[in-house]
Amino acid sequence: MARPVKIAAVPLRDPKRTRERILSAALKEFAARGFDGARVDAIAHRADINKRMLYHYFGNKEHLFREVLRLKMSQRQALAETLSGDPAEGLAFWFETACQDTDWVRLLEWEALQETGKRVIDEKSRRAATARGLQRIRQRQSRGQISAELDPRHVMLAMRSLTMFPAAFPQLTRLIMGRSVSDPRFQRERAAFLKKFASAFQPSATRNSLKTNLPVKQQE
Amino acid sequence: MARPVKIAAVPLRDPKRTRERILSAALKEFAARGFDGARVDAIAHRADINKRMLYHYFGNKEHLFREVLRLKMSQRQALAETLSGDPAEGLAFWFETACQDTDWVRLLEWEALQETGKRVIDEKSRRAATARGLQRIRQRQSRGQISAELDPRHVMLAMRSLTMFPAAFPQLTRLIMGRSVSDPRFQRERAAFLKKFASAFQPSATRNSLKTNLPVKQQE
DNA sequence: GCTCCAAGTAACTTGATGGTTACTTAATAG
DNA sequence: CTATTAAGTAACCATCAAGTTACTTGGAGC
Repeated sequence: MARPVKIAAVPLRDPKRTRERILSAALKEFAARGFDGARVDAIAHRADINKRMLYHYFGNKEHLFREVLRLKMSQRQALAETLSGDPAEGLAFWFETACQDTDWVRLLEWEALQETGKRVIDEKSRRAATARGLQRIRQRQSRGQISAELDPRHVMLAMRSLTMFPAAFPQLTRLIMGRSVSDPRFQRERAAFLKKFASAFQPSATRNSLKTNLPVKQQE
Repeated sequence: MARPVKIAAVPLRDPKRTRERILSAALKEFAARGFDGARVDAIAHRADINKRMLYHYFGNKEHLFREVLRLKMSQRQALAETLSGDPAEGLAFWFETACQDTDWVRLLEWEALQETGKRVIDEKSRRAATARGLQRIRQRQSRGQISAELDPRHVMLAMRSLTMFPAAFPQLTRLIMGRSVSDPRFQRERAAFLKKFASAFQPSATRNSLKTNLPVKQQE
């Protein structure tokens, strides 16, 4: 009672929270339906706010979309920075992350389809993040974890391809594997495959010696 | 003059041609904007026909979309059957094909984003085509071109990933490579990388011996 | 030639959707 | 306590796009 508490028990108005509600609802809606497919009314409904507030906070649909992208970007970049380690673990890890965070993969996919060849949202910071990623690959090359013969950019592109593709093309994955991408059995199997397959990035000298899990039982 | 030619110099009505015009226009529009983004008016305009005809031939937008998908499917399947050879060439070939036929990649991408987890369009024949593809991989395994240790399904998924990803995510490719996917220099470079990288699929015995192009100058 | 139907046209309807207007009300600073 | 302004609401509007209506016309078969 003595403290000058500013916040009422349950404040009727909470701009910060409202903003967040809108963003989170918009993320889901945009990830699910893309920019054109997303309905402003649906976002408002999901967020349980009046549609007018959406325009109050974000101006229009496009601005909201950019804000959603920007937010997700920064979250993912933060995640990316924390990770290190050898490609064998890294491949499996990023694959699992992609399977978990399908919203992210789908946003990138929508972005890809909107692509005009011009600058992309948040281009500057994404360039920087990519550069840091390439630098980490070079480090691993100098440590002998990744073959120095390979162009780091191509290595990165190959890794992204291998980790994101199943989440990005669930229907093709299902046709090929006979299992849904979300099926844990598929995810385990695939993670195991990627760990094996990661040896492709290793220098030829260390390649076979590191394959502790496979006793080269090639026959028949 | 003597011949009972049925076709006038330029027949004013040509149902077959009209149908084809609509389909080809629809392919472009759907590939460019997706189902929701595509405008029936735009398709009609591209095809230079009256919008009403589109409904005459295809019933509605969704049916038209299915027809477009079905057509492209069968064309691609025909192409897929013709190809054989070792993975080194195959990877590069399919990568180049994906870069050329971006409409195809984009259609698959739109399909992926619409995906409900249920049956996909033309599922039956696509299953069959996939099965044939897997069979070809097993053949190559028995010939020693692909490691017999690897699960054919995972091999196929990895190959699809590596070949389709750049065309599917041009913006990420540009961020990583610093070049547009359509840039011939990128395509050449990438094809070369994939040829090298294809050794990852080969049995460990033959792996290094086949790398004729790289004298293993690993240093610094 | 004439008949009939598929092929074709122009103009319209209907519903959805992004965005706005005009208003009310909670919270905060002075 | 009160003035001010940000937060919030309900109802509305303009536009656009899918799909229709109601009509005309070319041409193959008789």
